[in-house]
Amino acid sequence: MHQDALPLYIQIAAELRQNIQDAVFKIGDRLPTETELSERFGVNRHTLRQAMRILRQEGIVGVERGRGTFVTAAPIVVPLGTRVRYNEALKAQSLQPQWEVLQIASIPADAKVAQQLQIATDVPVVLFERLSLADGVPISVSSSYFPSDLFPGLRSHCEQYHSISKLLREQYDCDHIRQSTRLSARVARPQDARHLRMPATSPILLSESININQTDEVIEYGVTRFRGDRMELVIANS
Amino acid sequence: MHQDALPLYIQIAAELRQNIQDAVFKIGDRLPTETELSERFGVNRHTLRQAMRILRQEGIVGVERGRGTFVTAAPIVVPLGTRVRYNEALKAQSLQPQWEVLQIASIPADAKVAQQLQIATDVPVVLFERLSLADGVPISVSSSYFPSDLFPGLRSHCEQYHSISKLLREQYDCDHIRQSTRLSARVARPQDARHLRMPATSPILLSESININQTDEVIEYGVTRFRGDRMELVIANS
DNA sequence: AAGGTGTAGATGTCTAGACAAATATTGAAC
DNA sequence: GTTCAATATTTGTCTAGACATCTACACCTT
Repeated sequence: MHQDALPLYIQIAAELRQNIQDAVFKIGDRLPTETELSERFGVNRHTLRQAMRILRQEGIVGVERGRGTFVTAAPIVVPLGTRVRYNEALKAQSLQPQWEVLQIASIPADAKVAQQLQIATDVPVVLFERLSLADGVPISVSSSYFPSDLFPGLRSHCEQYHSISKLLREQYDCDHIRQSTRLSARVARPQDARHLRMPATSPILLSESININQTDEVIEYGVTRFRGDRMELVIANS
Repeated sequence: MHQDALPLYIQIAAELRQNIQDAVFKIGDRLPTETELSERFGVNRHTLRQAMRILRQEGIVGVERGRGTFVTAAPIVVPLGTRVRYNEALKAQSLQPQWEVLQIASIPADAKVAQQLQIATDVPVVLFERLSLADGVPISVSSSYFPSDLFPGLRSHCEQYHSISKLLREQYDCDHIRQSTRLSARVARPQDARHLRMPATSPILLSESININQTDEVIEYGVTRFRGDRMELVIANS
């Protein structure tokens, strides 16, 4: 047996990946159909789909039912540090930031949220969930938890603003900075995949963050799920 | 049709995920076999495997051919900032850091490496590739590029040390800090999956970093692929 | 008690078919 | 030229079988 003979589906994925890296297929190009590719490689369509599954999980291609398989675009860069400003980062890359509100609710803090916000369990917090888009393309799903007593009337304000920073500054004279960020990678949950319009098992860059105000009070605990393939988070230390 | 009826394989994955979160299965437990589970859910074994594929990509379970499917362990936390010290982070969690050298070579810098190191293309650099382990478990594959002229004899030193920081300090009187880190998520490449002993399509936390010395010279360009499911990178700003 | 071997068990790969669901295309009617 | 319906195209889901490959275990021999 050859040294480390790989399964067919992995070899096919490697060849297609190389084709894309060599610009045989360019960003936006539609790849040949599954039927065409399985004939070209002389394999069963299921084996070819197994290979394509790898490439879509790598974020190299996007697959759309009924339409085809397309080579996907470069990642969006977001600097992380003490001041994380997504809207500014997007604008810096000529992208139009938008959000769609998914949910605004007043809920009692569960143990995890309470711990992160340094409040007692069951104290009311405002949960603000939203889908963030860049030029109409979904890039993240965020859940932010704010202590209700620090921000009276926050729920109604959330619907009128499109920037957390601006809202807090204008309505509560509150500036905030990032105290900490925890990052890991996961496979997307089904509901996130739906919101982010990505395959059910794509990689998610999971960020848990703590923001504090000028007097070092924890004012926001945030959980953001980025399309792991479309985003690049940068930590520039100075 | 029911609102958002999900495919069977996604429903099954959700149920198993919930079982694990509810500690029906605990870390280290072996799950029932594929055959048992497919019978329990009344589906084809391939459909069940599709569900299991999701869970393994989420890092919730690890699958081992011939042995079974096991519930996996908690992530390893590594702080990012100006001083990234993996060995210290592992020791802080009572884990024994080790590495296995994969490759040490003197190579001409390609365009990307040259750009990152701020040297001319084709200038010789030392490439040092290694697999990092914690208590014998692989956690990352790293490629570090060092300008050869700054570190004469680096290749032979690499084989004698098990800490980059210690090597640079003791052999070259060089202290270094992290200038920047870029993070994104990918699906593992086949060779990384092999080294990291993880499934071929697991999520990788990809880190590209620049380290500088006391006089702000770029001394290392590093590309590290972490097991995205086993790691949690934390940015604590101060 | 230790080592070797064969078998059983468990996952992995590949093939194949059928049908569903989403989108694209085409042609007819206005 | 536009609209709409029908059809074709393309990917998604589920089923099914066969065989490969790896590990665990039981049993036999020394």
